[in-house]
Order: sequence, then structure tokens, then C-alpha cells
Amino acid sequence: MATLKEVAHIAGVSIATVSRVLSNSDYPVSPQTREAILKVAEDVGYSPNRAARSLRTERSSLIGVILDNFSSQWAPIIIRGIQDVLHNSGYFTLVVNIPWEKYSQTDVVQDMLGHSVDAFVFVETWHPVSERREMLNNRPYVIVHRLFHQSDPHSIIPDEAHNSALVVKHLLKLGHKKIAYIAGDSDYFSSSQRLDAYLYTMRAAGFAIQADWIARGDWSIRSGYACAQRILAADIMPSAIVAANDGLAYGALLAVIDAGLSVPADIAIVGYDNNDISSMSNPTITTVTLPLFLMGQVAAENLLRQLQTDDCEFAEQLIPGQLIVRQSCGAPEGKDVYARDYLRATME
Amino acid sequence: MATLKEVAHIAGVSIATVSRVLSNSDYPVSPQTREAILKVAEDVGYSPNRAARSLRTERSSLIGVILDNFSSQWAPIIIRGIQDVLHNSGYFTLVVNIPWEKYSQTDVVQDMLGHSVDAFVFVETWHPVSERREMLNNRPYVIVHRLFHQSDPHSIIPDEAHNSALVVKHLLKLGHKKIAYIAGDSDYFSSSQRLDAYLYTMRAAGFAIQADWIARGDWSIRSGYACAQRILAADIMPSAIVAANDGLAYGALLAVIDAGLSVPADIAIVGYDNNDISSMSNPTITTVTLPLFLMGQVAAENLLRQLQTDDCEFAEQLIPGQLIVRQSCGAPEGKDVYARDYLRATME
DNA sequence: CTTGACACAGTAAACGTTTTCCGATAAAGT
DNA sequence: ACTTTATCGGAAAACGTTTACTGTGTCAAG
Repeated sequence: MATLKEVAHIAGVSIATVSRVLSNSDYPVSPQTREAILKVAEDVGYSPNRAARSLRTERSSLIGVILDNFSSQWAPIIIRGIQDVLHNSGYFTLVVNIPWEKYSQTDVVQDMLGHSVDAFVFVETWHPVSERREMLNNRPYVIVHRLFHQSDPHSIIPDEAHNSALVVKHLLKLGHKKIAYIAGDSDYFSSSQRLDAYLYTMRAAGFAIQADWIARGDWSIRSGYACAQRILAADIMPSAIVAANDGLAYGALLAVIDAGLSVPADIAIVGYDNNDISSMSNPTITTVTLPLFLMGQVAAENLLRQLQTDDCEFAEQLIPGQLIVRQSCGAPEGKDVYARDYLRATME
Repeated sequence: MATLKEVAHIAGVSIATVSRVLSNSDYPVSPQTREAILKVAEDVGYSPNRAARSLRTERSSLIGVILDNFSSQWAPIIIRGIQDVLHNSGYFTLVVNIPWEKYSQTDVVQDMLGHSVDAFVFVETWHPVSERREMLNNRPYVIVHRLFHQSDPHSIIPDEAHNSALVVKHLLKLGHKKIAYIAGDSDYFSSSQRLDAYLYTMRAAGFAIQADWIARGDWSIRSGYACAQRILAADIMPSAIVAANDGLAYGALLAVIDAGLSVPADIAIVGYDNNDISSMSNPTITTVTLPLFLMGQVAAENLLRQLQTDDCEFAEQLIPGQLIVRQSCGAPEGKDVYARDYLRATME
């Protein structure tokens, strides 16, 4: 591997000059010398030794990315968004999945600091804010798709209020007035956000909500089934059910069908997350898709801003999702196909 | 951040000695000094500067992991397997998803070499062997879950022959003699492997195969549907269909049902890959699961062996999968539940 | 003609390790 | 008692950068 020294020797200049040209510093260098050096560097295939550079500058062009669950339906897409931006800016990511029964987040952060990462990204994972700042050695950080309640201004999260309003307004527009709701596990941030927005939008539209129209599940198909059964036994039968994710929605779908009713004729159903289940069920389920790739990009851009300026002004950033209209709500269908070519899509 | 120098100063020894103790070299150091140094290092929270170490030793404790498709159903699990082993041995991974319409593999490899990665892992991706060795600067490498035909002794791949035999023998044991087959896209390595093993096992068992029992699809649900229709129109109607993946199997399932037949009573169906689709369909589909986590682990262990010894003796390594018996083949069912709690499982 | 100011290039120190070489002490063999 | 050998510790060089400092030469303003 060629070094500065060799390039300098061939070009007949000092290594300082070569360094200044090749690390695009703004130190003045005459056009001829610059030209000559660039040519030599190209010829010998010079590539800077990151270790040496890192040792000297105390920056590594490495960014630590920490997650709990690599195999979540969201994480890989978010990471692609992050890398899309960071790689273009010359950064590499140290992606680590922490099975938190095995390693502590703190240990991993320590190890990463040993590699002198410039910043951190937490994906769908969480650590008490009070400790975080010092734990990270005051490096910039960002949390993307924070799942839990603990608030943090460095978060990039879906705009659940907007999304919920999207869903409820869509149903209202289709003429539904009696809309029930199946909430998710209350430990999760998005769960209460989605529920709150449902309540707010309904009230803002001037519609009453029956107490027995609201059930709370734990995200699973099974609990969606159980919740829907409770809702179907309500004093006033609703004409639509909004579920806080596609698993619950699919469970509700099964329950409604098992009760001898039809979807969407008798009861409309809407889910969340655009999980594969929602495009493969029969009927397919109208749902809200989260802009995961975009969230990753935004997170990375935020991080870059923190790295470039020392401006650490920060506010939670909300990214709106999109409604995907399918069969389960009775509206004219969007462009989505019945059984999406799942494997085809993932293999291309 | 504490340095060797500080530790040395406090412990009252030279940095050379501290280095020898802290980088567990086998250079003789008296127990007392060792003890003292370790204590001081612990107290000040010493953590070695990887950049400096890397500059000196020309190793980085970094391993480059390159993939095409982060969001494939296999990749995240494989990566977790890889990291499980590598992280325990003090390595970090530089995971990069290459959208190959955007960047060239060669560029990414170059960038990684700039960070002086010690070795490479290619996940489900491919590059001509002839160029590879020099492109990688003679660093060790390993390919895990190679999808294409181009053979390479450094590959860790599923033992498709074993898996196919598993499936066919299972059906033969259930009394099926007329077994049809839907193959996948012939560009893919596993496709031909699975087909070959089907043919071999059938012949070895002494059963004839009708030409119109074999159809070729492209992995998609749609093509599974079409292939099954062709097979159902065969001169001699088969009693079972083996499909090269779960998408094809699901398509076949739909076709059989649409033809007014029942699964498994009239036709048994078996798929591959234990995709979510196979556990959510009705009936659920018997399938073969690939040991992805294990494959990642094996790959990482191979890499470590290459790094430690300079022994580059290498042979393709085949990892056998497992049969998951579900409803679609008519056998007494395994422990798998009907609609697996998909989201629950991914969120925990 | 002086005096800055500026553009450009080079010298050398520093970053934190590892490791070679060398010296000192002690134990063991003659 | 003298060599040999093993054990332990230190001094110092090196890895490839970046950058503060210094030193030229040129040019414009006074």
C-alpha cells in the first residue's frame, strides 16, 4: 500500500504538501503542485491509512450503530437508510446487534469507543438518558424509531398522531361513525400515541366513543382475536375496527369472520405497519406504512449535522407515514395487488 | 482516555512492560508487576487506542461484511450468527449493504481495505473468483449462503441434497409415490441442487418420474400457482407436490384449492425455507428450515481459523437443515402452532 | 525603499501503540 | 569462582498521518 512518503518522493515535494492536497485541506497549494500530486496519487493507487489518520486526528470515520433486534421487520430497512447517507459521506458503520440478555449496552459502547467511533445511532433500543451522555463520552448520538416512552430530544420517530388521524379520517370519509379501537401493548410508545390520536380525531369530528369499543392487546394475532370478540359483544356494534398493528388487525379479521360477519361489508378493518400479513390475508388489510428508509436517512443527516457543526440544538423529529388502501375497509382499492409477490420482492 | 503512558507512570514501570501485560503477549513479566499493572489499568479504566495499535500491528480487529440485500429473509439472521462468534473474539464487523446498481463491490472493498479490515465475509453475494483474491489484497474471506452457481471452496452453504432427500423420504414414508416438483429460478444454485436431489432420491427409491410432474417457476407465489395448474393437468395426477420454496408452495396451495381439491387429503404440499407464509397459510405448510444462525457461526469460525493459522486449506462446507412438519402433508403435526404469533416473536 | 501581507512549501513534532535490542539481575551449570 | 542461561525490565524506533511553526519569495501599499 502506497504511503504519503512515497507519493511525496515521486512527486518531488514534501509529505506535508501531499497531505494537504490529499486530505483536501483548505491550506493554499499552487495549482501545478496540486495537479502533479493528484496524478501521482492516482497512478500509485494511494489510499490513506485510516489508522494513522485516526490516531492523529482522533476521528475514525466510524459510526456505531446499536440495536436490540436485527431481525425485526423494521431494523434492516432503517439501517439501509442510515448507511445510504453515511456511506456517501465517507463514514462506515459498526453495526452491532445486542442480545441484551448476553451483553450490556454499556460494554458494547465501551468497545466502540475503543475504536473511537465518531458518533452513535441507536435503533429501536433504549438507555436511560441521564446516564447516556457520559456513557457515550459526549459523542453525538441519535435514536431512530424509539419504541419506549422515555423521551429524548435526539429521537427520530414516526408521526403517530398524523398516521392515526389519517386512518380515522379515511374511515369517517367512508361514512363510518362507530369506530372501535384495539390498542397495543401500553409499554410501547407508539401504542399510546396511536390511541391518543384516535381519541382526539374522533372527538374533534364530534363522534361519541363507547367505552366498550376500546380494547387493549399485546400486538399478537391471538390477542387481536380476543379483543375483537370483546368488541363484537359491545352494546352498540361498531361498523369499523382500527387495530394498532397488522397482527392485531389480522386477529380481528379472523374473529369477525368466525362470528359469521363479513369484512368489509359488515365491519371494516384497518391495521398498522404494512406487515406482510396485511398483504397476504384474505381480504387484504388496509394499513399504514412507516417511512423506515426515510427515517434512517433523516437520522443520519441529523448525525452529520451534529458532527459538522457543534450545534446540538435538537428536537424530536416526527416523520409521517402513508395510508395503503386495501380490501378490508371497503374503499376503492389502491394499486396494491392481492397476494403481493413476497419472495420475488425480497430476492430482487 | 487513559493511555499506556499514564498507566506506566502510575504503576512506576515502563510503557513497554505495560504494553506487554495489557496486550497479553507471552513475554515474561513477573507476577507482582503484572498484578500491579492490571490493577492500575482497571482503576483508571484503561482501554487501548485501536488506531495506534492498528497502525503499529497492521491489524484492525475489523471484519468487512458485504451483502446485496439487507432485507432478505435470511441475511439478518446470518449476520447475527457471524457477530455472535466474531464479537466474542474481540472483532467488530463493518456491515455494508451494497445496492449494486449504485456502488461497485470493488469500491467498497477498497474503502474497507483503507480501514485495514482483517478479513471479509460475503453474505448471499458473489464476485468472480479469479479476481477476488487480489481484489481482497489476499485477505482471508468466506462466502456464506452463496446463491449462485459460481463455485468457491470458501463457501458455507445449506446441504440442499440432504434437505431435499429429507422431504422426499418423508413423503415416501407417508405412502406417496407420485410426487411432482416445482423448481425455482435456475439461476440460483439452491434451485438446481434441490431439483437434483429430488430426482436422485426418487430414482434411488425406485419410483418413476413423469416428465409433466416437473415445472419450473421463478420463486414467486404467482408462478407457483401457474406451475401447479400445469401439474394438475398431467396425464397421471400426482398425490404430492414439492415446491422449491414456500412462495411457490403457497401458490400451489391456492391452485389446488381453486381446482376444487383439498390439501392434504387429495394433494400433499411441501415447501422450503420456513418463510412466514408457510406458518400463516391455511392449511399451514410443511417446510424445511435453513440453519441460518448456525451458518453464520460456522462462517465466522472458519474465518477465525484462517486468521489464526495461515492454513488456507478449504472445502465447501454443507450445513443440513431440518424438516418442519405442518398440516399440508397430512402427517401428524409437529409442535408448530397454526398461526404463529408473528409480531410477538419479532418484537421480543 | 521599506513594510507588511500573502501565497506557498518544507521541517519536525506528535498521536499511542508494539517490538527489537540491550542491559541487569539471578539462578544454574561447570 | 567463572561462565552460561534464563528471566525480567527499559530505551527507543517505527507505523503513516496531520499540523504548528518557520522560512522563503512576491507583490502591493505606504
